[in-house]
Amino acid sequence: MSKHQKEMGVLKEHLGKHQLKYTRQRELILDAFLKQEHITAEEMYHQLARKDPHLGLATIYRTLNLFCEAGLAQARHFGTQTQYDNISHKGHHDHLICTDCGKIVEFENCDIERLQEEVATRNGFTIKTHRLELYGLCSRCRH
Amino acid sequence: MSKHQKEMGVLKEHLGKHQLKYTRQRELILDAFLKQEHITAEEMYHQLARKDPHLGLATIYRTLNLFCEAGLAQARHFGTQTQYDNISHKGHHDHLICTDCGKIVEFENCDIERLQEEVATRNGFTIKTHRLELYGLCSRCRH
DNA sequence: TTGAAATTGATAAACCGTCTCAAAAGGAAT
DNA sequence: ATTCCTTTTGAGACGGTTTATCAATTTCAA
Ligand SMILES: [Mn+2]
Ligand SMILES: [Mn+2]
Ligand SMILES: [Zn+2]
Ligand SMILES: [Zn+2]
Repeated sequence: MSKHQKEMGVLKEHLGKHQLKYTRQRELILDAFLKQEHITAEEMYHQLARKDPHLGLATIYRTLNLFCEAGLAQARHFGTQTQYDNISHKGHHDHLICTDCGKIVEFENCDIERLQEEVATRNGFTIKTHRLELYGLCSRCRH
Repeated sequence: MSKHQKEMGVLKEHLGKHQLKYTRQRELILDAFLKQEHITAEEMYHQLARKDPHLGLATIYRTLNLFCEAGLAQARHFGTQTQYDNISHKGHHDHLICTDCGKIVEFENCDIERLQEEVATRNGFTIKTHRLELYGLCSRCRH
């Protein structure tokens, strides 16, 4: 029995609903993905090269995008490459990013979210999504 | 006497400090840039093609990046292309973006900024910059 | 006016992610 | 287990955006 029973269930349900198939590659990528908070396709490509040297980069991109559609992942554009954020066991959140060491801290702040809604309403907008990223130095890198 | 006396002064001061030269192209691009709130390099390339058909796209990218260094512009990554934001006559601000028609509304909210600082402090971070973008539908597009 | 240094324009290259397509694999029905 | 249709895969081509290269041109201080 796998460690990631619940998430595998979510994926299989999505696959079933869309006439998609459960493959060895998808299982492999899901396992690797659920071990991280954020990961890029390239990072995963290198990690998995040990387990399966023939796994293609395109397959990793395709599969991570599939996870986004299944609600397990969310694509974030922090730096130059897309980070796939493991949201399987957590709700909406935003990020603090250290520009020196790359450390990423997740946070949630209801007050900020509420004020965002106020701003939107005042301007006649209905918010669908948002991105809030705070860039700076973490405590280690400040010294 | 040009319409953009102040901004031209800012640019010339930056050029002076860095042993850079004041060229016809830089003047042309500055004038076009200051007429917009946000513009992409490609858009400016097409606009200026009338005034100077030989102006190269690389020069536009180089010059807009120069404006960023001089503090006149700020690069923003809303969609697929980089938007250069004219910040010469305004301070920091964030954006509401309509995902349907592309309309962009600028806003400032001190309360949000203060809460961001609180979040950062609580996590040991010192913020240098941030990005806050609210995506949704404007009043026209909601109907 | 001269000449060293910066700039320009054309285009190649880098970068990241998606598309293409023939071969392989999944899986439902038999 | 076999069949057979559909989906998936891997390799590499491709596309859009931005930067790098480099010879020719321009700037500007002496
Ligand atoms: Mn996250
Ligand atoms: Mn703006
Ligand atoms: Zn750090
Ligand atoms: Zn709109």
